[in-house]
Amino acid sequence: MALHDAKPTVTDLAPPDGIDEAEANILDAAHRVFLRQGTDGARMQEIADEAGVNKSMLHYYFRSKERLAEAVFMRAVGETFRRFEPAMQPEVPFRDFVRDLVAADLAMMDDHPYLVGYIISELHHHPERWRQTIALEFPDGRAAMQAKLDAAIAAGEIRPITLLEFTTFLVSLTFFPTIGGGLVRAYAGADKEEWDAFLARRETHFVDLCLHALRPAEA
Amino acid sequence: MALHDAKPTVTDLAPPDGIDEAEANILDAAHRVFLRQGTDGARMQEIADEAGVNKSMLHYYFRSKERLAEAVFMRAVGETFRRFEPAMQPEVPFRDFVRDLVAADLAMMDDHPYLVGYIISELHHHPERWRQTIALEFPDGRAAMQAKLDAAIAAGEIRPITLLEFTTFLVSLTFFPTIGGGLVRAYAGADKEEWDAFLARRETHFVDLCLHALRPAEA
DNA sequence: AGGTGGTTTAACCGTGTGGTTGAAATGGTT
DNA sequence: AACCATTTCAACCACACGGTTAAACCACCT
Repeated sequence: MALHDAKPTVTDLAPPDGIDEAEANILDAAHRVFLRQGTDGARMQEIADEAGVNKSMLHYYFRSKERLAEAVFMRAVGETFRRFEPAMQPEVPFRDFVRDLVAADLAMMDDHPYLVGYIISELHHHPERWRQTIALEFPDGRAAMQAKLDAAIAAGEIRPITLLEFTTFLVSLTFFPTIGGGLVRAYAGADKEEWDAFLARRETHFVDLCLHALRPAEA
Repeated sequence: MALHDAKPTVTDLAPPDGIDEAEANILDAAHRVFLRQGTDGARMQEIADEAGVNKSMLHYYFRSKERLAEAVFMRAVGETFRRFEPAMQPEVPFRDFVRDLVAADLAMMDDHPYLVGYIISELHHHPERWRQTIALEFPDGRAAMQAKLDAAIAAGEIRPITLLEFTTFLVSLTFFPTIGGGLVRAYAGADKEEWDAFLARRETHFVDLCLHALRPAEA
């Protein structure tokens, strides 16, 4: 098994044995190189080297650079979104929901600092991919998110806010500092010490800012 | 005049007459292509076509693709930062300061939707460029920003916050929705109508969120 | 007119690129 | 062993890429 088609999801759910470890190995290598160099900057030879195989293997398993790039993109998105699922459970209180969401984001960015930048950059050049991928990997995200929001608003925990506004707010505060951190850092002229202090505090700080911004007017 | 060196700032301040309009023309074309395709994705031939000149002209004026890319980057950063200056004037009250900053950001992104994405992407691969450029184009940004912040805190308008935290907060909320807007939009499953409404409201909404998040505890 | 120097061009070059090919291994099945 | 599909690989290809070159163009000056 393993000719360029079918393949239900990106990360094949537990292939029989060690089978297709070659394909997974290539995908891993491609993932690293594409994220590091960007899709255009990446070279097939470099991916092959990183995977420790002949360049022909890449074409054997993925047919073309474009398809390989697509596979990597889907996997990256999947990896990203899977981190949010736990926080989405209905029984989690809103405060914790926010805290978990932020924590998940920040943890992911510590693990894979290039991921979001890569996704956004890809998004820029292949807008159609995103809709497909998100529909496939995260079909009921909107409903879960909306439910949590409605509950919190009804309980008076936060003031009314659109799902779009809320999502944008949260995602901006957590995603941006990682991809644009260097930008802000230089802009504010922060030295290493100041920056490290900021990084260390950012989780509690973000949650605090978020809850402050959302708290009902009467408080 | 016009051999590959000197050239005090990026956008030469009013060259004598129509002189060096060729260089400016090339830079314009390069700007468009680089922002559209990304530095790696851009082709020298395409830039030449867009500028309506022979490919050799690019090398004649800018020597290499790398130098051309550098020139475009500096110009893009300069263009970005020049928008913030008016809001920085000391006499502007804090509320208006925030409003103006947000408004400037959003206006710029309407004019040049790819700009920030491009800058961040470049930043990713050439971290050193940014420090240089910012020191050159925006040397006293930190001081001005800090002064405004200190004044607002002293006046009790906002609760204490680090310059780094404040900058990150503001920049995240304004920059991110443009570069990651498509991401959030699909994530929240917003249709065109919902999205347009969000875009229309975002300026007042951002300012509101920002001031809410920063307002002193006693309120 | 003829020279001068900045500017513009077509033709060319070496190299690196994504992609192909055909054959050699590999391993399971009979 | 013989057979067959799958996997691996070295060698190769066409071409697009960034960059170079040498000649032509064109004001402008004397």
